[in-house]
Amino acid sequence: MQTRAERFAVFRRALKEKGLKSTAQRDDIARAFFASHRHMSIDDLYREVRKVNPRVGYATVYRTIKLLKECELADEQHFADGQTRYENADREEEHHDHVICDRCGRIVEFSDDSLEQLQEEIAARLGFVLAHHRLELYGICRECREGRGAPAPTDRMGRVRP
Amino acid sequence: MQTRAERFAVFRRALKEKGLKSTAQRDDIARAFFASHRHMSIDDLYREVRKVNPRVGYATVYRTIKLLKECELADEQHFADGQTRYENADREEEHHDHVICDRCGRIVEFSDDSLEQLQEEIAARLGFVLAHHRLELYGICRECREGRGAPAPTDRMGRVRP
DNA sequence: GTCAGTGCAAAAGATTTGCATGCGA
DNA sequence: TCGCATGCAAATCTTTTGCACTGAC
Repeated sequence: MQTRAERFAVFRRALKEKGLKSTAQRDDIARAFFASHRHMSIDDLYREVRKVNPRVGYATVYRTIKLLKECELADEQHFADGQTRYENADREEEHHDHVICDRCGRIVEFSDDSLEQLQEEIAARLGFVLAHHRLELYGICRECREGRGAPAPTDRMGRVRP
Repeated sequence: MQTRAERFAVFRRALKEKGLKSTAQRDDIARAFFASHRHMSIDDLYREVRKVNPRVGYATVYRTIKLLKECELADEQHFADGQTRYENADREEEHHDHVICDRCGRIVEFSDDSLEQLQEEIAARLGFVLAHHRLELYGICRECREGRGAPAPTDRMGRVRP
């Protein structure tokens, strides 16, 4: 498990290797991203960064998250609601998948070796060599079933925000 | 396996039940959708329908695909490239998942009972009652590995179109 | 000093919506 | 006839881009 500081160092090093510059904006955005809860939308990240540095533009957030993706420090996720979200990637950490509550939007991560293995087998049977995959399970979480689920936070479109 | 005619009948019936009208546009869009190869984008569908009925607007395609989703005749898919696509849903047909070739964009469908069962177990362990799920495997298909893969068709954005 | 990086605004792409008109029941 | 459905255009949202200016190296 990488620490925030380690990730930040990876980012700085990657910039240097690519001949790109370190700037206050990039640093602030990367730091906000590394410090974040998982599964942030661009808008979440923009708001977080603005708290620290109100001089950051929306475009720079997009440009920087693209850099973070290239450095494999951010993973882009397209969940069923169509919203694009990003999460901290960690090369040392095991791959994981998501279970998402249809009612409250809660996202729980899990990983399961026999599942991974089964997927490899299925792909091989179809003639594919697997590079990566995405699995999302959708259902109702225990809290919601028992009627004590917190009301789901929604964005201006009324969509659930995890 | 439902035939096109059966799906069309389901659609007609659903409209009637909801107190909605059958119109030439809705019929043409539904027919084009049912007749289609799988995984159409809105734009694909729009172009198909225009071949038959050039008097159909983009908005109506969006409005009608939304109806088809409500009738569970269309499934919305958000693949990793971010493009929204729709496929024919069939309640009588087994649920299936996708393997997607990273190189040529080919999409192969499969279904596997032990996989489904394993997912149920994992979800239950986490306190979820599963409603549905999405699994996409990404890798390189045999044809591409052996260097005889067809060049992938791409849209105006340069994205692979399955 | 140079040139990549930035903010802003504008553009571009995807989807939705308001409204006057059309047409199915 | 009465409303729902439609086409169009305009509005919204998301993401990208052009450009003049700023700041890292």
